[in-house]
Amino acid sequence: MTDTTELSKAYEPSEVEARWYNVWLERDYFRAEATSTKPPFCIVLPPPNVTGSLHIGHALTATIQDILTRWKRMSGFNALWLPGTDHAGIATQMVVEKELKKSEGKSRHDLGREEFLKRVWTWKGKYGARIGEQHRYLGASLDWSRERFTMDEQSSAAVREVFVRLYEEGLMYRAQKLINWCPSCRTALSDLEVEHEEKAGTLWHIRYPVKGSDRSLTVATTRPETLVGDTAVAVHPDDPRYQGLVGQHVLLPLTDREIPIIADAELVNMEFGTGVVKVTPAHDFNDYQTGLRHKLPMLTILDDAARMSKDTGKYAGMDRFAARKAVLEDLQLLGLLEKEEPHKLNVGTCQRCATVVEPRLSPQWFVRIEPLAKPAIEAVEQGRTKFVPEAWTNTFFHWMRNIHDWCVSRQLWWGHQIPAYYCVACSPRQGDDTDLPLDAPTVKVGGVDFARAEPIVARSQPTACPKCGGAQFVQDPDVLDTWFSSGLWPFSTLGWPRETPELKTFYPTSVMETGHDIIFFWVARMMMMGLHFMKEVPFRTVYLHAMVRDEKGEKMSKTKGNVIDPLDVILGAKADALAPTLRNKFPQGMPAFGADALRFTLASLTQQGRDIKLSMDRLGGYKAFCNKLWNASRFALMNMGDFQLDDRPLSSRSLTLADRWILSRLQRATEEVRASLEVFGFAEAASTLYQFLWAEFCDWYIELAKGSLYGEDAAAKDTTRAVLVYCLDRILRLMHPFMPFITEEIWQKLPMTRPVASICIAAYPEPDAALVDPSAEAEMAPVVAAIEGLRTIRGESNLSPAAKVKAVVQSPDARTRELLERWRGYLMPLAGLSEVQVSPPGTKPAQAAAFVSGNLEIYVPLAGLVDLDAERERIKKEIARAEQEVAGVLRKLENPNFVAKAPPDVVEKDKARVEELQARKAKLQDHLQRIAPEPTMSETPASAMGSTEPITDSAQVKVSPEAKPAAGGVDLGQELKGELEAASTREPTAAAADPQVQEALHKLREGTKEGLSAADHHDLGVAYMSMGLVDDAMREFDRAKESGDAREAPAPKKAAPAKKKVSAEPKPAVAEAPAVAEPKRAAPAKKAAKAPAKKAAARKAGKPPAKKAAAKKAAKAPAKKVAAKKSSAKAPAKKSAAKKAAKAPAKKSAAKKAPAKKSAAKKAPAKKMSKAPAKKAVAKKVNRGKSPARTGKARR
RNA sequence: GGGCGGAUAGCUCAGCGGUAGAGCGUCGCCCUUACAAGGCGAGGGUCACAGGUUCAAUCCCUGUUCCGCCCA
Repeated sequence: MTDTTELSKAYEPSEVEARWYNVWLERDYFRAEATSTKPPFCIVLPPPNVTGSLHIGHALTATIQDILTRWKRMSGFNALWLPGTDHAGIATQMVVEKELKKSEGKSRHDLGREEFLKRVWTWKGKYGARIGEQHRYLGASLDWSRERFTMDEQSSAAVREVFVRLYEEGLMYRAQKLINWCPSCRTALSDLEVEHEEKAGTLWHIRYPVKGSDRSLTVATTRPETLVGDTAVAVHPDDPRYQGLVGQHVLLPLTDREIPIIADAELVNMEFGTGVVKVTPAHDFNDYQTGLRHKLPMLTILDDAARMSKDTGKYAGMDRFAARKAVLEDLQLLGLLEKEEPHKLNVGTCQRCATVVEPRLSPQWFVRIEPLAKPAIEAVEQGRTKFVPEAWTNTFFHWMRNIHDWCVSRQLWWGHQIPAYYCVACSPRQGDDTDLPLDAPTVKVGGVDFARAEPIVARSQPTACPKCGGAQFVQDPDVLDTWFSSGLWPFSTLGWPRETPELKTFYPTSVMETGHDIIFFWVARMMMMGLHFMKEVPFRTVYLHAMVRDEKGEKMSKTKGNVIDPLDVILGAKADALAPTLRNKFPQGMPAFGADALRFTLASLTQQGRDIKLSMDRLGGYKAFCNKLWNASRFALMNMGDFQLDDRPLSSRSLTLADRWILSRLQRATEEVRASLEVFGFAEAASTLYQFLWAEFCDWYIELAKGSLYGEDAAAKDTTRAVLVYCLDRILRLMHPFMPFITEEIWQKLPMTRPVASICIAAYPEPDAALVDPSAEAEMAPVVAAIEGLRTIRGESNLSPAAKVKAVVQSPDARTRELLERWRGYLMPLAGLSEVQVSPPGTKPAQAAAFVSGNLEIYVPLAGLVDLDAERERIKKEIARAEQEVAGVLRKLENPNFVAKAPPDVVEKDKARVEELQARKAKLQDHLQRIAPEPTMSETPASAMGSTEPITDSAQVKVSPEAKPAAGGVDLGQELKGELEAASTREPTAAAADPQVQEALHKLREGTKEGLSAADHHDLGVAYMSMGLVDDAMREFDRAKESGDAREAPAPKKAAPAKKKVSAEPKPAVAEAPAVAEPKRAAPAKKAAKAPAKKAAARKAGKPPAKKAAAKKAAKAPAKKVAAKKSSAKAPAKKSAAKKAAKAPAKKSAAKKAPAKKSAAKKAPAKKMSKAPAKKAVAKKVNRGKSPARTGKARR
């Protein structure tokens, strides 16, 4: 296809995304085969509420599942992602009822069951397609030919079959038990559908007179209105207060009943309240159990709407809360209300409508759960199903091991009606004396008393009553819990109970992917049902994703106004259509980010074990990423000419270094992405892709490719084109599962032959070992390092990119020089050079900016271009950083334990690091001196900062190294002093001048202190002290003494302030810093000298110097910039400030300041590059990190 | 009351024994003919607190404090 039509300049997601989905559908790419030679891969979509609309959580679900499905499909699997929707019993019924009320002012009872259900089906027909459409916007590659609904005929058949079989097996039973009841929804709820929350309530103390005695028992209760339903009061059998009362009776206030006093150790907590508990078995779960234990009568005093029943006398018909008030008033009048006190209590509320749930005694259907739970537990124990993240395994176990029988009947109309039938002829009838209200849904049907009638459970309505032969039946009016049918989803959707090829091919499914909030509701139940009916787990892996919250971590909800609608994100939205918090963020309306950006964002934020805070900023960043991909492709296509990629292997072309390098990097990226996907590492995979495309492919390869593309060499041009197309093809395929639309759009335009018509079914890239090219990656390193060095110089000198400069690059390494020479064609355009001279170290340009790293020295003559003062400042900073780091590393090396116990390679690395840093520092100092301003000052300005002589020509130095720094600058280097080498080369100070000290330091640098004499230790102590390293110094003095050197420890050199001063004036050094009596006081941090710090230091250091921690801390604070900044910024009196100042651990600050980049540099360039996670900036950093040459680069 | 997460740069998040990272935001220089949704450079961190283990702790252990969730 030479149809390389130009791409528009900016990526327009809406335009591109609108086009592809239908094409894919038409070509049936998402259709899975019932049987196939390919390995199966199957995910069933957690069915969303059929009349709902997708929220951002669904978008996450869809994104993850689509990534998995597309990836597997591209990897040669027979991939089935099966869509469906859920009838969502209560939710849907409520929505339709509400609508009915609104539009016609009618209740469902006005319509009757049949008519109402018709309305619900109409509603479903009207809105049921919405979910599907929304999934299409997201690009979800669902097999729509297999779409299912939990109430379609097949699913209903499965539900009936399961119900009947469970009944036949004795696992389904009907019983009158205390269940959770929502008085508003007027239905039973399962334990899971009740949400518990702590509320402020009241504990009332009520006196119950003891019969035949003056005595009374005071019960403490939070629910006085249920008093009229009490059938006992209970005390603890061991409670001395109530000995002898058990077996007697109390007179139940407000009634004429007498109820027994019972002893129950389980119910009663002696410590709580008065130790006397009223027992209302029909209205409290604990009391219910107590009632069973003691065979107490169970009086129901509330109806299905939680109104007081007919038997409650004057309270009859009152709402439970009104009744509470009335009862309390009456008790008050009788003088039986002793007191009330505030009390926190847990209240159960209806998950759906938030009404306070009422325990209610009623006939319901239950699933005997234990026999089902056991195999599910075992399956997970045996690893037949695995949870990802693994942490959910225990949650699963805990719940499964404490599970109760599942109440599955609901007093609703919308749902699977229970396949139980009652003979009209012989079933007991509802009497007139029922206490149930007339409009109770369970009562009205046929007049049969379902509470007492005997059910006939059957797959279809029976023809004759086995008892009386009657032929008229009514079906149980109740419907099943919605989760009952969802529990069958993994096999009911595949055709069960029929034995279908689908079932054979795809069961067990591969992955169950869903939010962790429904692990019990759904996952656990699918496990139980699947194992029971299919004899095998329903899925091999359960991947549970986190909840999506808003940017602030708040749950999204309409009332909070922070809901983010995925379609708004994809398509954009006018401001007035947005939720309030979003409107604030996008006053002009939300731009269309596109599905690809949304998907990539969600994938990138998906982290195990943490909620997702959806950041609009990151969303914007990933939209930019789409644009980047678009424009990189656009660039390539614009430069293709008539080129068409053929089948020749790339290696048959003469590849340039850049070609070999990017091809190698691509293989590694490919490998990493694949590895991440294998372990559900979506964020990691996304990061690798982001990184590779932006930081490596765009920032380096495309830039390097311009040389040949814009050149005259036709063959070279075509080679570059081939590599560009090859890379893009693979990048696009790697990315396709994440960003299906944009990848398809671009892929179609690549000038190459496509083995298949769509990227959807193209092969997922595999790494090509032949293209992995470590030597190319190594060769690129110095080139990259040099370019970056030059860019640093340019950037810090504020040189316009237009200004071409001349550069001198020196390296002692012949190979490096050769590479730079050979690839100067890369160097010059990318670094903006007019000329470059590569040579071994030698004469340096005079007025130049410098960049120094491990084996590279780069100079850019700046005279006339910029103010050299700035360059000097910069170099000083670099030196200071090097010094800081060296101090830190040396401290480590100086510890014999470290040297002895740490792995040799670690020690070696540190030693090498010290050498390198010192060499670097020397070069920088050398350079600094070279660009010194005309010697207007009497002191040598050149060495101002670092205070050390340039190593290279230290012999000739005649000036005091303690010379003052550039005007006004804080002499960091000097302050630091935590640098032994500096001490050793410094102009004689009290300590450092001593040859013995020199010797000791020398040994130190060698990484060992073995053989140090007592005097050595002492000298070392002096040296440390002169540098402000008090704790180190004190330790050395201690050692000296231990070894017999009787000399007293000298006072520490005056701390910080002195230093600062030193730096401000050309003072001949450090030596005579006034002694301070207590070493610990001398917190070296310059700020520490200030009042607050002092205080802190004193506090900390108040202990003997031997105290390791204190001493160490104080000593460490090598007057870091940080310390200074921090403490000065804070109120002096502030404790924290003091603390900080006192601490300012050299370690930390050193680490911080030091070569952040270095670490990167150290690593193999390849590695670094491949790793760096996120974005474009990434690119920048990454590059940096990778270049080995960069190793020595100053930390910035 | 029990359990599980989390606490790292201004914000959203990686990392998790050996020199602290990204994106966005910030600052500086650039409209360099793929991309200003961009390029180059820079600044920014007591890795919640306190102990402990270790040669070495952001990382492992213990405790504390906050935040979130689940279960009872």
